Amino acid sequence: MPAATTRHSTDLLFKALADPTRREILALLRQRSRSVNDLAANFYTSRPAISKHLRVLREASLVKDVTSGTSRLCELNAAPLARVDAWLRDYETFWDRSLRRLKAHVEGKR
Amino acid sequence: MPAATTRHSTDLLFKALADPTRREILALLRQRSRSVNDLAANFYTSRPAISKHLRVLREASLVKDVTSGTSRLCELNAAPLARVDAWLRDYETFWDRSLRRLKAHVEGKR
DNA sequence: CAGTTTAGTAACCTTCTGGTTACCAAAAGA
DNA sequence: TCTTTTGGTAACCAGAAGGTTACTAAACTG
Repeated sequence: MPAATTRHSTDLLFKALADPTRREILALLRQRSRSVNDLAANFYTSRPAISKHLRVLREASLVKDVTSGTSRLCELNAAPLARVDAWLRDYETFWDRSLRRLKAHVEGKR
Repeated sequence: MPAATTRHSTDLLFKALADPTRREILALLRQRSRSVNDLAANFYTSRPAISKHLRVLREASLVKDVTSGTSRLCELNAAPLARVDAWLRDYETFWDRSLRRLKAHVEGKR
């Protein structure tokens, strides 16, 4: 897998997560797979707008469509989030350090 | 801390992370604190563009300015990333499951 | 085989984003 | 104090993003 591809898909991933509506869609799909109408019913925006959000999420491979027997459903695919987790790991020591410093500050200790 | 505020700052956070240039800035600041010119020298874009990115990062509290003795420097503040980590935790079980399924698939086991 | 439901797409509009150049303010140094 | 360095902001522009309505294509259902 070339670096450029990885870079690109990482961009798609972070872009997809940038919108609150899309994060909300993911949260809804965490509970259970849902039809597009089902998803749209949870928002004030129109169904085509949700369709567009779903396209972005599919491009980031965060959502996939499954034809479960009779109806087509949107299903959460959380696997790409492991890449966000990996990205975060490079910063973990820093925020740990920050928190420790904050804790020390709050407790009035040096 | 009201939920609305949290929601808002989470939006700022994910928005800030959505741009690859900004993520690159964070990576540079992980090595050491840097002046704005120092940061800008690492990109093909102009310094004002970097200034704008820095504003977004400051609004998300990911970067803070410190006047270290003689010069002002941009410093990484990774603490907000803990919120991304917390957000991810709600999905962890899902991608673990996905990976386990993928692993099983690759190994050709049921 | 109609008719209804479901969902994607086209066309369009407005706002946001990221970039530029030009300008300005403040701090550092001579 | 004058000059240079540093970096923020204003004004502007092109393209992307997110929303809408209208249309279209499948696929169930009666």
